[in-house]
Amino acid sequence: MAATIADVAKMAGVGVGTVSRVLNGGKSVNESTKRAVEQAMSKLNYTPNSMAKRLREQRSGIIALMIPVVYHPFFAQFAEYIEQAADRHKYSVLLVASQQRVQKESNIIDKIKKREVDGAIFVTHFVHRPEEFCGCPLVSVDRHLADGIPFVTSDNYKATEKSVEYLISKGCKRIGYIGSKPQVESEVELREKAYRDVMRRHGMEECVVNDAIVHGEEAALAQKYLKLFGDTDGVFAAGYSVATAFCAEAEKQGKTIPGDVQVVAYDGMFGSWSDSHAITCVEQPVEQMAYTAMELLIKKIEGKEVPEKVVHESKFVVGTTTK
Amino acid sequence: MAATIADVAKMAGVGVGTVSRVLNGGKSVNESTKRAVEQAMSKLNYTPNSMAKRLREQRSGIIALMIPVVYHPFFAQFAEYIEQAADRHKYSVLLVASQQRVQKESNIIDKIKKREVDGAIFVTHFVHRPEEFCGCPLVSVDRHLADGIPFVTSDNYKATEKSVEYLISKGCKRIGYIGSKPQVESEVELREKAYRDVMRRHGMEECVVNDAIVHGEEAALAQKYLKLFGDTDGVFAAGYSVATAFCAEAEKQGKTIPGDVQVVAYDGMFGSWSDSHAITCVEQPVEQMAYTAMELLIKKIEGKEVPEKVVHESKFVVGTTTK
DNA sequence: CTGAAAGCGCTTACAG
DNA sequence: CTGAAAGCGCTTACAG
Repeated sequence: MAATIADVAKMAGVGVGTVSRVLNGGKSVNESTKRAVEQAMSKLNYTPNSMAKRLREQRSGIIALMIPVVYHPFFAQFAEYIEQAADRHKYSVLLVASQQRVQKESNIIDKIKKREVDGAIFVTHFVHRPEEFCGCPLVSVDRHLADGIPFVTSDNYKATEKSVEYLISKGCKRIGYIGSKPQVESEVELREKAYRDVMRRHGMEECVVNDAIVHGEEAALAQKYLKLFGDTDGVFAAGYSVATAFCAEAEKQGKTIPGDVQVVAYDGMFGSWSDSHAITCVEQPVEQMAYTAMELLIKKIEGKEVPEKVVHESKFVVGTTTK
Repeated sequence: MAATIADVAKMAGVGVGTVSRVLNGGKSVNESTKRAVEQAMSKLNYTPNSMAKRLREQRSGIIALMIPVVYHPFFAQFAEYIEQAADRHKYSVLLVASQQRVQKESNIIDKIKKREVDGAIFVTHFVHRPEEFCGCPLVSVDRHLADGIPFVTSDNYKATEKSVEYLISKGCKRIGYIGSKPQVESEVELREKAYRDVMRRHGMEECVVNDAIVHGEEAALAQKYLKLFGDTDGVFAAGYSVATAFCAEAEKQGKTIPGDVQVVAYDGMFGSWSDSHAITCVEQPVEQMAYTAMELLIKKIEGKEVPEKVVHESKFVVGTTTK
């Protein structure tokens, strides 16, 4: 079996405490003892056992990342940055994809209670009873989950406002909104609100299709929109999947973009992920959001005070779907 | 602090061993004792501590998944399925994205030695010294890493052969190969070999651009190909990124697809991820590969015998980039 | 600087 | 069926 700290101690002729001390920095250890211990360690090919260390220190050094799915540009990118941020802070990340099953989301809370992970970052679309989270170190994205659980988000309202104003400045006379409505209270709702406010301000009719759909129903949503508002010459699509579906569906029906209809999307096509023509879009500050989420979580884990909400500014990127 | 098994035992008026027994199935425990224990557990809001359990049982219940990047269709999809497979087998998955840094790949081996994880699935492009892996439970994808480390792959040779033959059957007279050459021995090399064999068999010239590039250099690679072999009327693109880049670059240069040049890709566009026109492609059996990888790994962890190599058949999907 | 001991929270033979 | 004890492999006061 693998060598333990006791084996090392015996071979070096010292106590286990001393071995532990050289393991953890080697401060207040005599140079020659240190050398002897190190020699024994390498001779025995010793590797300290994390499970023991963690049990003793009462921390796992792992955080959980819960996302609905991995196979989605936003979540994949978010996961990528979370992993990097965690790495920088000496944490590992446990990946959980809920596949839209509420049960799996609750499992994470269990993992925290069982001390399998020290905390979790929650990107979720489900309703949970606030009591369920009872004091667990948690951070959320785009959503206020419960009191005491901070969340990070992008400037949904302002970015949408800007997008719609942009369509107007590009000559659109009739502008619609297509989105997949979140099933829970979420910052994402501000997108619709911003759109409606701009319409009102300009005395333009509000053309909204914003249904609560699940992944996979985007094409049907786009069809519904086109049936109702096929005459719009500008469209704000409130998310990646919906934007993709809308463009495909519109072109299928013989419309040209941006000739017949100009499109601005929240989330765009995430750069090189796709080969699509570049959609004019609001690019979420995914990297910053991830880094902040990680920092907030660590503060929560360490019992420090954190703000309830952090908003990061997104970027407006002009592509080829507007004139 | 959180209640421990000792607290429960005291409250229920039994020994900790008994509590442990009801925790683990409740077999050979008297019904009434069991009830008493369960009552105490719920009254104390008791949750067993995984770290202690694991230290005692000498298993972490976690496997690591190492991929170059998350933000890539193949890897994201693979991660998704690995997570599902792990879940089914009662394992959690630790996500590590190497970002092409060899150091981070080695870190995983450390984590195994430190018993932070029970094993790992390695999707990697780097060379490692075989000794480094010394007996660790490992499974690899598309690559023979070292003796005793099984790997899963798709039928690279056959699928490529079929693709190139398909181009020929569709009237292509001059067919090229564009790919990003793996920097290590890998099954992926069979793609080039298959292409060359078919060319030879048909007495056609071999037009190959297959350089060892890193992510991000695909466009330059495509440009190089077009400069050298702009006259080809058929192209086999040996991977997702390269195919994407080639199509974009070809269209930029005024070529039509499939009019001027027909394209078949290894990996296609991964269904709904992108809004691209459907590329004719070899679809890797990602789900099966992931499931098999997980099963092989579990067997390795349990010390069972496993095959050195498992090949899964891929699917040929006709899209709009061929006639 | 260093050793012996206690303890992190479990599980598992071992007796009874 | 059940309790007391040993032990998983560490770290951390506590003495010296």
